[in-house]
Amino acid sequence: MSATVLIYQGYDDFGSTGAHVLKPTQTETTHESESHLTMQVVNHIRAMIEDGTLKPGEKIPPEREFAQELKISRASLRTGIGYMAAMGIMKVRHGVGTFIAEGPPEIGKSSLGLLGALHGFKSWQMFEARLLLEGKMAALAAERGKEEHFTQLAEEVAEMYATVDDPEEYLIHDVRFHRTIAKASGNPILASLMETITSALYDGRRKTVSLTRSLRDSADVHREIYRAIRTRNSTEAQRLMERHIQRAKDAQDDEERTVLRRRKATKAPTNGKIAV
Amino acid sequence: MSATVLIYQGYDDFGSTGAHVLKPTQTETTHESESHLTMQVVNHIRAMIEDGTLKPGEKIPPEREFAQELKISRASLRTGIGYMAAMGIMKVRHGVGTFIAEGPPEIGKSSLGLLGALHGFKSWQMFEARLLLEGKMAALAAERGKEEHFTQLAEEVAEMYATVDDPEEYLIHDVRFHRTIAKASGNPILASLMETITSALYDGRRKTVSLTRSLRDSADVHREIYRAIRTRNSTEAQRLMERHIQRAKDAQDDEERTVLRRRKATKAPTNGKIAV
DNA sequence: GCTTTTAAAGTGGTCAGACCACCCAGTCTG
DNA sequence: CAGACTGGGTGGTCTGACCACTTTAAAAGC
Repeated sequence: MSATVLIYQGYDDFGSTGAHVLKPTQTETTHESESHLTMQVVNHIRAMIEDGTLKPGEKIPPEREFAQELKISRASLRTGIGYMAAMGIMKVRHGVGTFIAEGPPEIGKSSLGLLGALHGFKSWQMFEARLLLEGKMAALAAERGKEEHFTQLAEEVAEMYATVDDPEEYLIHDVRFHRTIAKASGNPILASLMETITSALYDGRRKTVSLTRSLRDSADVHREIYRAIRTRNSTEAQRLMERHIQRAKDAQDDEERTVLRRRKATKAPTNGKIAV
Repeated sequence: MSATVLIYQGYDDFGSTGAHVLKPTQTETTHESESHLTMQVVNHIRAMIEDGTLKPGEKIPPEREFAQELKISRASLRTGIGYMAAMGIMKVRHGVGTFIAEGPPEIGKSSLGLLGALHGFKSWQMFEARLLLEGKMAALAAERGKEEHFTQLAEEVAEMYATVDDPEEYLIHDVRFHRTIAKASGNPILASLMETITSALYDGRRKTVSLTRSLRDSADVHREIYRAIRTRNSTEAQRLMERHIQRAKDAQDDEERTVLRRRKATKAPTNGKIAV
């Protein structure tokens, strides 16, 4: 918060007399609940990642082997793995293996959705957060973006124009466009936060895809954003991005109102699905 | 992203012949890996939260009972609980019980720390994110803050002045001050994101507490921020907050440089601890 | 009677080993 | 050669026992 330093009474040294062997109770982290063995697993894997033994996308040993190697039961190992999987650090694929996650890091996966249920997150709050994050990232991308990023952005814009008649396909490039900006911003943390929010936003079956009609307009907007970034006009990039998201929000609000109205009128629950 | 609507081919209907009741496999979420039963537990608890059966801070039934109730093994139940604990939704206390988390929601606990190890997050990136988030929240607090928030902010500032000689105690009020602003911003999502970042920042044993000398200055800064918010001067609040965090960053950078220099000079590893 | 000690009950943590479910690849069949 | 089949590897779940931590209440000591 302010100036500096001080320990945080870690779990590090115990007495520091020097010769106190490698007691069983070492490898701690943030601790906070979560039992001993779970953390042992987490830290072990963390260490393997940090020293390069394990890289994103790679597979960890089979549970039975790994458990034996760590001298713990398979059950405990699984607890630890589950912990990391919950945080999105690892991906478990039944019948295949367990892997270190790769791709855009997402903080806590559905975490936000659950937390939302607890603390009553509103849709507008998510948009407010997105507006802030993506706006800033657009500006940063304009300042720090590299040629390669510009190239990819241009490509995605082109693809968007090419798929204005295929909403499903269009969406893919839309998402990629935003992710590329995130990458170009040079701050993976902001990118992670964005990823977390957007995934929560589209959580639960309903995905925002676009009335076919407006896809061309949408592509135009993205093109403008691209140009601002390309010409390193950060304030303009931010302004356009913020406007873009604001409109997306308005569009969703409209949609929701429409659905509500229709539902109220026909009394057909629509089963939670909305035809495209 | 753009305009609207479309299903997200949920796991919902199987055949959609129409009369397919409320099959057991409804309540889905983001899915993505994580086995069937785990999600069953998660969704069950989620449902209990949403319909008010369970509120923050409350205790869930003992594992043995709860497992029987859900008709699954205790092991599976524990997997689900572990999952939610990893996301910070639940707190497990050995020998006591399992509870729904309360207090400032934090997205993925040490999640960021782990992700950082994977994607190489840098300290400056965290500060950049904080700068953005806290700056915006300060502005929002100025616009939306309520009398009660102002009162508490004033209180914390007073406490800060009162504890300029006790860094440990001071820090508590410092943190509370920032949390109060987050609350006053009226956007719990931004607050969560901030909580996540700051906790990752202070993660690993090292906690930023302040050279005793500068605590008074720090308190002054907080007082100014408080005044800006109190007078609903949002741009000023944001400016001050950003400057405040920028300085905190500079201070930490200095500190790190000092430590490095000292370490190189004396070759004393300092054990990872830094005296206050 | 009051404090201290001890015991027991309640709850999560770990373990072991068996068996189920899924994915994939290599093999057999037509 | 395409398709069905089968086996091995891997994660998913179950059972039931036992360990460790907390809290509370009874028992012992003063």
